[in-house]
Amino acid sequence: MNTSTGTRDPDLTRERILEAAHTLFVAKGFAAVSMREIAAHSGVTKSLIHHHFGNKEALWELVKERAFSAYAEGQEAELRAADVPDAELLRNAIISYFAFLQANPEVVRLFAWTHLDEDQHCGRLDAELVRLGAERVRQVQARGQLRADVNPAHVVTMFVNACTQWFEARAHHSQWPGVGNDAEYLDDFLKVFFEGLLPRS
Amino acid sequence: MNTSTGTRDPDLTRERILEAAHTLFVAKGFAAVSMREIAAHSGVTKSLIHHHFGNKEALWELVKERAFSAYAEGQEAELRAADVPDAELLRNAIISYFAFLQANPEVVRLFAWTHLDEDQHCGRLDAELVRLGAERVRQVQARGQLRADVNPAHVVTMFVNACTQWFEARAHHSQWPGVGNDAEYLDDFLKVFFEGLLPRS
DNA sequence: ATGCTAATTGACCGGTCGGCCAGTTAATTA
DNA sequence: TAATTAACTGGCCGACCGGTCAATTAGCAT
Repeated sequence: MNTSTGTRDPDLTRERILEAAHTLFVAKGFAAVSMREIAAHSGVTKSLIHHHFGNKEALWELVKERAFSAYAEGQEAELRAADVPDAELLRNAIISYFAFLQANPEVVRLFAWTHLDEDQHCGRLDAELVRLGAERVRQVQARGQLRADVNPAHVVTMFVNACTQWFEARAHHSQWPGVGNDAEYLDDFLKVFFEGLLPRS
Repeated sequence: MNTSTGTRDPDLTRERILEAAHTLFVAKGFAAVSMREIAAHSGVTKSLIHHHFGNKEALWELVKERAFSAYAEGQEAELRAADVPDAELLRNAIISYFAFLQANPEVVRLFAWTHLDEDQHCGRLDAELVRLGAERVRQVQARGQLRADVNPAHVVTMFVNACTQWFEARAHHSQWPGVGNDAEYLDDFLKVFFEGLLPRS
């Protein structure tokens, strides 16, 4: 059953199970997915999943951990790549983050599931990410290119929230009158975020 | 079993079932709650729930619909109460909305569940709410008290997103380094939202 | 070739699921 | 008061749940 050659490949098997579990868990949530479903979706026996991963809960934790660390690694790499931060770099970072969520809707859903789980573990993974981002913001503030009377961690939290919720709540506000598409929303957000809602005299 | 007097009161029974279902669904999600659980929690037989509401899915839909329309009605009343909008009123509306979510965490969780359900129906309920809010913003823009080059519907969406995600993702960013409490976050958000992140020369 | 280990299978377990149904009991109506 | 209706109960159904286990099978070292 394993490969076309009929040979065994436990690593590939584990990978296939994890992939199927990831897809199903992200789509329907932990409680709504059965081990039989994951087994069928990955072309493997249910017993084999237990053999490799123990139980359903452990599999879900592993799926979350892998997805989160992949996300965190990717973002951290991008964050460290750009040096000498200024306001324009922050703008680009936001655009890049928005584009990432747009291209990876399963990450957005995973966020939502772990929020509802009140998962403590996954939150710790992006703490380092936020620390890094806030440090960059602080540098730009020190140069006088951003106002210094706002908490740098809040600056990061704000734009992360604005981007995340935009995609999480898409089912709702896609029906709201007057709300534009992704690009238009991002555009308006950047305007307001950097320049404010009040007119500049 | 019904009341202490032993008399029957189908309306009260329905109410008790709905209340128990609401509590459990909001806390654990549709799939993780069993009809037996709801029955036990509301002091009623499982069969009686089926008698009054048909099946589990219909009960969940009813719970969502009731909660959403209660939310929408309350918000709409508050929105219509205040007249002659200006920038200060928008600020107060945001503060009020933030306080509402802070005081009603079950509403926040309900939002999250319906987003993951990709529920189309509940999204329509707050469409009217957004239309109303955007109309107010447009009026303030027309008076020159808010910059006119941003979509009014986006203004509403932005602060709703900022507030909602703050509470939805609390489990995560409560562990983020440097992030303050509710009041501090709201304060910084209002600063940036109205005045922008760039220094005013 | 011969063990040894691990991957893999299918059958099976006790338990729970949502839903149904025949019956009983309490209010309402004629 | 008799008949009707609706609220309410307990028991049952087939399906499915997560998990276990003994038995096979394949790769690998000796």
